[in-house]
Amino acid sequence: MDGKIVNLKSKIEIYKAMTDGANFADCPVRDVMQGMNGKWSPLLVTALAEKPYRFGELRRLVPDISQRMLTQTLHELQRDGYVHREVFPTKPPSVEYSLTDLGRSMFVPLYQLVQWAELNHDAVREARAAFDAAQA
Amino acid sequence: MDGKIVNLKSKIEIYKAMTDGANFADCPVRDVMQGMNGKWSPLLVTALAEKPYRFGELRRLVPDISQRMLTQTLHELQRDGYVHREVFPTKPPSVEYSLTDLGRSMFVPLYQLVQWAELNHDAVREARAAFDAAQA
DNA sequence: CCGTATCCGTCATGATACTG
DNA sequence: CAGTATCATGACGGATACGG
Repeated sequence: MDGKIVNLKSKIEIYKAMTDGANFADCPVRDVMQGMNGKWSPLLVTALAEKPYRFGELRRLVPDISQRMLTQTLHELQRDGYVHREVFPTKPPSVEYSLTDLGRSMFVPLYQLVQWAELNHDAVREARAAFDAAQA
Repeated sequence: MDGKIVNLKSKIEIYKAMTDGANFADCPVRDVMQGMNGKWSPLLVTALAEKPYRFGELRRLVPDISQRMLTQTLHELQRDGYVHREVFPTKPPSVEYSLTDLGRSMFVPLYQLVQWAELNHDAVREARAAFDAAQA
């Protein structure tokens, strides 16, 4: 299915990484994962990976996001250090959003996952159809 | 920050992949992405990437998941074709969950993302602290 | 143009109790 | 052991209106 093999040791290591922390509940890895997990975050990061965009441009680029969620998601991405926000004192003011180095770094594995989804969404949809058919 | 470079053309291509579909709202790529995006899905897939587990074993392995969410998340992962569920007719019955080929394939890029989170969660937490400090 | 504030409905999640 | 059913709640997300 895929040529790459992840050896057993790595798998155990990475599972442990998702369960470390003061207590199980606040594992830093899962905490950080949540920040790139929202409904709009992956899409906006992917858009900004191409080039910087202004607020209104993003709004037009992603027509089915509400202004509220665009503001909020960009704010969260900025807080996590993935996105840089720069205000230009024009009249009326314009605001440009761009990926930081950290954001570009995070986009590398995110990109891999999106690419997997693009290549395999047919298989997933078929699996869903088969599963739903078996229920009936 | 990271040696790997994703060229511009690929970025544009992959953004388009996230916006294709009959209409913008039901893009198959984002649809599939949602299925691996939940609060518990990445953790369970990572656990099962190590080896198959029974229901009760997963429950003990992930102490802060409720029985309801464990059932539901495994059900969704099974429906999407990532997880295989096998019932053994013992008394009382035992049920084993394991990754399918599709699930193992999906774990490859997921693993990359988790690994990134492990390596960079300090940077993210520092970014959050700096952002929150700047607010005050 | 770029937000913020408010209201409100829906969905995700958890606690608890019960079953084959 | 491996679930299902039911209920409660808080987070998420959209629509609308207003402000700098």
